[in-house]
Amino acid sequence: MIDLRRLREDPDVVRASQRARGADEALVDAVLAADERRRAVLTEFERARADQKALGRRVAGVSGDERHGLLVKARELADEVKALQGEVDAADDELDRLARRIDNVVQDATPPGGEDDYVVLKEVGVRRDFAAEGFRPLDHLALGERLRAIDTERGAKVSGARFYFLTGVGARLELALLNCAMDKAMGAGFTPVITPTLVKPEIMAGTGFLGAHADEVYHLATDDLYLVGTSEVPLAGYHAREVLDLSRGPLRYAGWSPCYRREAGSYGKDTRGIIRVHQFQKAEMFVWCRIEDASAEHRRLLAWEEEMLAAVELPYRVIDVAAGELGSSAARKFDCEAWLPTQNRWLELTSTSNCTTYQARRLDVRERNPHAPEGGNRPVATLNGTLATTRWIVALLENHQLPDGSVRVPRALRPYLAGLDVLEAP
RNA sequence: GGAGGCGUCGCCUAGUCCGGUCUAUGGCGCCCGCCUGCUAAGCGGGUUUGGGGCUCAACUCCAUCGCGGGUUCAAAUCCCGCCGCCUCCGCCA
Repeated sequence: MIDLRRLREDPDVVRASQRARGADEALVDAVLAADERRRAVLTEFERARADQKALGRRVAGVSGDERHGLLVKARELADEVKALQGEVDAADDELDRLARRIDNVVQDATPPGGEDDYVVLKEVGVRRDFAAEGFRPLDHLALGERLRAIDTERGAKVSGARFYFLTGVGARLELALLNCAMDKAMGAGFTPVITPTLVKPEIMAGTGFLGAHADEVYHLATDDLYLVGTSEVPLAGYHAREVLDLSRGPLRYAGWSPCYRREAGSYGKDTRGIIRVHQFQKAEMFVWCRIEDASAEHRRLLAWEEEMLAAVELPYRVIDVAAGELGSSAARKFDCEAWLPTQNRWLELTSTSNCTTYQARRLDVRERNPHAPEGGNRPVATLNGTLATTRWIVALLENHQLPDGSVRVPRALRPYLAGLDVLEAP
């Protein structure tokens, strides 16, 4: 849902944003026209309704012939009101339908363009030179199978392609990673949350996941519930239709949940191993804050992600994602990508988005406007960022492998593995 | 799964049977003011939310009694559907 007031005041900014995203610019004018029409119809309706109420009060006070005459008039007025009501409803629906199609307005600094137009902000850590070390690195699945940690064959047998079992040290490693992430978040003041993973349509729509990427989402038709692709969804819905108190700073939550993705349209991509799967686990940061704090908070989320990557000793880079690749909710997005030695490429491990007021507006989450003490509420901003996921196991195994196929455990994870410092085949 | 009860403007509450000065009562809390060495008490006023008009103030208009339909000139009130909460019974973790 676009900010209509902002759109009325400054349609050019929205047009520019649509252009940067490669989205439909004409939609802006369609929304403005629908807005104007709704306003006109609403004024008409309100006038007729006021007349009707006044007449109703007169009817109540009289009897006999006078009452009879008034009733005839009242009946006519009622028909008019009913007709206008219908027009108002239609105009509302039209405006809503159009306004929801406009994506969030991108921040000025966002690079324009598509998938390849990202800007690399920095690169951190040292990529290992396996040639110099004198051995050929195995990929994560080969390592995982050797360690009896990852079983994609049985995953396919039980559930199909892109499913897997994590067993033994694989299961332990995932738990260690997520527990470590949750502890880090709690240390930073986040409230840990375990969320529902089935949500109502209105919540899914409110977070913007039923737009362009609707076919990425699992839907349970019998119950009309959606399986979430990230705990961002239930966490965003958590405060739906509430007025928040942000006077003592942002509300910060760390969600832990399974995530479900259909991966439609990615046939043949990342088919080996557990890089791209239908189900995985994720620890996710989610923040509610004031509009003017959102950009600074976005940088903080990025910093916490980087801390986590540093803790597990992975070489990574940070990219500023281009406008055309932003989700419909995001005004700005930074991804952290870890180095994947066997594929000689970068792999996305975290993603943090500043959604400004886009989600809050759709979910009706507000705060008392601190700049208008006389009253009035205003929408808040939402942000999210990844702390750890199952996919991190891919980067951990590959980057920390030893010549004999065992894997060194980064120091920060050892307390979560009962002190284990090397993962070895059983 | 079965039976019953409940849902009113922050919280509590009157109103619903029997439709119309309900343009929603009262209390608590909160805000402003008065009074007062200070505090408390007392007194007066304000206090749902969203949207519109206006000289952006006062004021005023529309919607809003869990949500959505219906009946009616008129719905918090009558009818239907849904949602949520509570109690009891049954079944099962």
